[in-house]
Amino acid sequence: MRRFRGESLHKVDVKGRVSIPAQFRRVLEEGDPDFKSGLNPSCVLVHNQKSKKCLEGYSISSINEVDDLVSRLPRYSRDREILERMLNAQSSYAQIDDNGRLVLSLKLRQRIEIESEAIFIGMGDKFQVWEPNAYRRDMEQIEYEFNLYDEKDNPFNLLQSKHSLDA
Amino acid sequence: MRRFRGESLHKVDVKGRVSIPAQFRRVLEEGDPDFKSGLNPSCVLVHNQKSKKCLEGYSISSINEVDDLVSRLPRYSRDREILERMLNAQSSYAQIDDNGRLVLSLKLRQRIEIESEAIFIGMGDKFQVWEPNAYRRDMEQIEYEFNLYDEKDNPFNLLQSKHSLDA
DNA sequence: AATCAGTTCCCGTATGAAACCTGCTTCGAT
DNA sequence: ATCGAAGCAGGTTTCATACGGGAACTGATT
Repeated sequence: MRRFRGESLHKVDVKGRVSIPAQFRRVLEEGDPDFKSGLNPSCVLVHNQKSKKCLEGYSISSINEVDDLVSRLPRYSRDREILERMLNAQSSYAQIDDNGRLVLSLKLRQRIEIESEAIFIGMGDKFQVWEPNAYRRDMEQIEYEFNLYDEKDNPFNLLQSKHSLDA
Repeated sequence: MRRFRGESLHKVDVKGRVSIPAQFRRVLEEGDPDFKSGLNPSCVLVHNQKSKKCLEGYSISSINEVDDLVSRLPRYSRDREILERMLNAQSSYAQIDDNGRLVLSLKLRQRIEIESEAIFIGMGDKFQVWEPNAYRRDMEQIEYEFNLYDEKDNPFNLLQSKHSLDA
């Protein structure tokens, strides 16, 4: 399965329409079971927490994986209620139009404080949408945090295959 | 199967009529085995506990799943009696009219203290109906609770595929 | 039979979103 | 450097939906 990769800057017009990076479309098409050549794929936009100033976009197959995990929790449990609120209530389907664009509603634009530009960030099985300056700041924060780790205790060290863990 | 997603605010008129979000109708149609194009799907409204100031709406297939789970409990057991009371007694069928609206009876409106507006909340396989301010308060509570979790003990950590749990 | 409350059906209308169309820019191949 | 295709962006039109008003129907009561 193809993955979302790279960063890409696009204009947002007065109606909130914005082009999805062309490479991302290919990933969305692959991940939409209902997609047929000639039609347009859809995706799901999640705007989790107010504190997080970005949207997260999922392909259909990718959000289904998440939903299936939630469905395994007991119905009516508090954990499940919280997750449904975070993932289902705070989200929406988005149809991609014939020109490869999606519409960010006014509400969504205000949420992430976007005016006339948006930057798309590939994150593997999902992508993020940021206001460009907010993204730059977030990336600086990430780099700062990363540099605080020492050699021994570093996220990269979590990248051990199961094989090498057993050894 | 499509899922209920997003939040949507609608007017409630003096007769108690309120539009169901257009996207929710598609989910109800998919979930109603008796639905045929041109007709209107129905749904089930549950008003569980007095303390919970919202209604929960299910598609037919979705409420069937819940009923099946209840049916697995021993007949005449106390647990089953309680659940039947919660889920069956405190609920009603609701027909959607030609304009995609349903009627909230006066009793239901009083129960959730709705006056002239209602907000619909997608919760995956069901949806909720709240008085808008009550919902805002509930959502603040959810976010507050969510922020109390630390990094290690967080509902999102329950979303691990079986594979990685085994490792 | 007459009244009344509650409900369903059938409209008209306004708003906002989706579809359509059309240029401009970028990029890759020749 | 030139050409063609694809990506991007913008404006206009069309249509679906939300929402309210009013007429017709129900059936319960006196």
